[in-house]
Amino acid sequence: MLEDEYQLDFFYENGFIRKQCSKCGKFFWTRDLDRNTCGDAPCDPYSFIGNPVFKKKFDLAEMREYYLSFFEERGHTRLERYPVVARWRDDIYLTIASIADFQPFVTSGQVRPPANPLTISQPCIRLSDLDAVGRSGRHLTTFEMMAHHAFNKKDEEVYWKDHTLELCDELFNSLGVDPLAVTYKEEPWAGGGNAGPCVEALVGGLEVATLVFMDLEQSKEGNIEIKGDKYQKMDNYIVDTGYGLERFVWASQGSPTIYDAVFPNIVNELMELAGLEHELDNTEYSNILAQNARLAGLMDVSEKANLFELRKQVASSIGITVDKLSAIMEPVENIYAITDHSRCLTFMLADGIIPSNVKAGYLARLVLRRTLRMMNEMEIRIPLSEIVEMHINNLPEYPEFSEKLDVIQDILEHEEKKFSETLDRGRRMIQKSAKHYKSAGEKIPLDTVIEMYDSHGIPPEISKEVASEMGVETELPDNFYSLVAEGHSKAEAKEEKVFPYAAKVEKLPETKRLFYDEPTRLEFEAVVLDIFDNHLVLDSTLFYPEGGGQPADHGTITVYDNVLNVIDVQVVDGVVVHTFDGVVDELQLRKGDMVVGKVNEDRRMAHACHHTATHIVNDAARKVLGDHVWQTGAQKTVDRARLDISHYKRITQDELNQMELIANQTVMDNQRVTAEWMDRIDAEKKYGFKLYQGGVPPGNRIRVLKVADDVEACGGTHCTSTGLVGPIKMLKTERIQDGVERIEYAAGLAAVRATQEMESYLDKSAEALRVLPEHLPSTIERFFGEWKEFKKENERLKDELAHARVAGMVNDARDVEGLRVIASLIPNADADELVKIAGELTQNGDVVAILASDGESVKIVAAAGDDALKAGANAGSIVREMSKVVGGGGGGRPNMARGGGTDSQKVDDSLECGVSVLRDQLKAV
RNA sequence: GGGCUGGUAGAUCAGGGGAAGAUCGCUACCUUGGCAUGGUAGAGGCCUCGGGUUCAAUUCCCGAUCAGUCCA
Repeated sequence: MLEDEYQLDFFYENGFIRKQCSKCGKFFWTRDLDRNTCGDAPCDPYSFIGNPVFKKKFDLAEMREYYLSFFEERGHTRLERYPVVARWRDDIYLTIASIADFQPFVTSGQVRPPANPLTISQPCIRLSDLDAVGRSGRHLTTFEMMAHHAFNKKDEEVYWKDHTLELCDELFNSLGVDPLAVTYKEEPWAGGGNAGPCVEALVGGLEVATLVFMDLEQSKEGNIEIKGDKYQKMDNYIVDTGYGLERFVWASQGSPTIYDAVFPNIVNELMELAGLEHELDNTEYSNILAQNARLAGLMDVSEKANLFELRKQVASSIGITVDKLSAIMEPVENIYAITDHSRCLTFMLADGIIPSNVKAGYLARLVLRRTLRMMNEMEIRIPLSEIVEMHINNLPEYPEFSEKLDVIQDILEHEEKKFSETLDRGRRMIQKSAKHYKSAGEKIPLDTVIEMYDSHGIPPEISKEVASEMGVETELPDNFYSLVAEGHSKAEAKEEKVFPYAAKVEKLPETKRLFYDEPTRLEFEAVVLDIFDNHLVLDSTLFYPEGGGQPADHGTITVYDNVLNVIDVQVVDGVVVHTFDGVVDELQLRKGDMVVGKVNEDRRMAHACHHTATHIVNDAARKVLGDHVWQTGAQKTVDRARLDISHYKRITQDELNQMELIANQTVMDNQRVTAEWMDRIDAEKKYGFKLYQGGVPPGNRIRVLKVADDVEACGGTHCTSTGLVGPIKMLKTERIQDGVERIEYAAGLAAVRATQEMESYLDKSAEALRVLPEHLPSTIERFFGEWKEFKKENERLKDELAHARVAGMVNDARDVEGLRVIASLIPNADADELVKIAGELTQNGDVVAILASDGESVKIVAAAGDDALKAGANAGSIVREMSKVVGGGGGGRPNMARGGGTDSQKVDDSLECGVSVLRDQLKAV
């Protein structure tokens, strides 16, 4: 980045000089002529601990309010915070910075900003430094990024670098910061496809603000290179600042850690619950924490080796042993982390994240389970929801939290139960495996521990703990988690479908879409703009291209007397491309031809019904299940539709019935369905992000569709009133992921057909049982009970029969080498009967039973009594040889074997073969 | 979106191509004045469902479904 970027009038006019840091070599601006270091860690250690840098102490609410009104007074519009789930983005799950609120459409210039300039305090969640939270004294998973933003255009500048620096400096002055203690470090910034010069504001060794001047965008043709990527100047350029609310509060208080500044009451309460003393008045104790935070500020403590290094340094600087220090620090660090994590969960759950095994929900579960583990370790035996409730009470600035308390409690309770079940299950598995390795005198191998974690969610520490309780060691290297990752096969790069005519389409104008203005018209005339193979582009069309979970329209396009079938319609960069079922030659269709298009009415109507029904069902789901319900996907076809929603439990049949009633009530209310093109920002203000249930459409203006109480941004075709949807029939629910339920239903004629189909199942079943459909449940129950009884009865009878037969058969035995051998055909017996008979026969130790039965296939059973076994008889090989004779196979144990074949003509041969095999066996001994 | 694991008695789980098992719980009886306990006997299984391979599938293969779990 060019040095010129930082040569600001502001610096020169306010007595700053540019210096190069003697430690890191970076350039910075300061008023202090004697300063040689940049002011950032690790070049400068924290100097504010025990020595606050502001003239007054602030808590979170006070600081936030001070900041926002400061900028409000200086011409900025105050904005309400955005959710911590970035629902308006499809590239990130969580809001990670204030500027994320305005990406991608405002920053790209496509959409005008909600206010300009503006100020906001945006709660953000970053889980990248999870391991450092609690240990470093400064890391948080959740923080508020206070910011002022100005969106400039080439000919329309609000303000740029000088004024930004001026505002920042003025803010510090108003807070009573010593002007000599402030440094502004030059630090080029890049991220998320944008880049620009940036200035970090440092006070007392702490980075409290980052002032980014975003004026570059990534581009292959760019002439500026940063970190290996090429960038070029943008027409619009943005002031993107970030002031860490929590860091301001910390700096104002000078407490040993950020946690003691931000939520001291909750830290104290948890300390008490864990039976710990947390006396920050005690100089020795608070010194340890302060020293730890100071030194931790200089390194990355998420790695185990670094943490150990930190412990060593802190211990030696204070003069105690590492062990003693660890014994003091570890519990405190856990309490800090629990406090932080539970605040993170408060934001996540209140903003509607449902814990799950995928996506943002997985992140919530990750944090949740970490917290539960640490609570368990600290023996804090209260429900997690109570800690979350403390946060909610502690954050009255967020009244929306207490409204959600009930649902949050329910979710947490549910999750806690699940986790403890997982752990119980895991303990049993490890105990079993430990037993196995104990008897073998081995350690539990790494593979097993990895599988425990990867497939069963058992943290390696717990595996180790449980195993050691049983006196078995565990193989557990430090790089455990990277070994887990290694085991995962490399993700195969999915091939993106590239539209082969993209280059040609690019040159064509956007197609006029007539179906929005005239939703009921199905015939139109249009002019051919281009044709490639079997694809056609017109100047305007009534054909709906696939999108928003609604499949493409089908139909015909007629030119002169030629009728062409449209089998697919897609939109590529605003250009609608119609696809025919075959290649079209020039004789049939040429550029400039006038054509008549006709949309298949049945298909379109079925789609429209299902699309409108989807909005109705979504609304019904929210009414029945709660406000946490969000659409996560939807798909419509001609005969049914499905809607995926976030919900933390399975939907019960009862709930589904209620939803069905509400949905049909909405239909019968027969309200008009309205669509209105609105300014994006106005729509967001009016309806909130609930608009984006079905995804985020691009552009400055969005189509806001109202179906009864449901309002969404939607580009699909719909019925003009809810009554036209017709009946809505719920078909089934499915849990496609943890925390995501899929509801399937049919609407209109499809619903009638689906109902008829269901009825036909009932009718056929009832007919088969010769009862009325309403008697089916009781009849089936009776039948099933009887069937079980008959089965048992049958079993008993076979036993008896076998017993009865045996008496006679023993008398018929022939003598083979001194053993009694019974070789006989028992007609119509199944394999089980033969086994029972053979079993009975061989109660006599000197008996060998060789039995066969014929039927559709030949069954063979041989068994040998104890004495016969000793004499060398082997039923297994007898059956094997016999089975070959009848064209099959068989086997078993020496005392009992079974087999069979297909050739029933040779049953007698087979029996003879069995006897002779036995004879050979006995002779061989 | 990708990967892994599992579904067997009321519960927890073994087993594994050739006669469905253990432990706890349940019922009855014995021991006791009664209970805990200890005996003895017994009930309780579409081995998740649908296909396929096989003489034979609870077991192997494919699919569905339910559940658990890791990662992006």
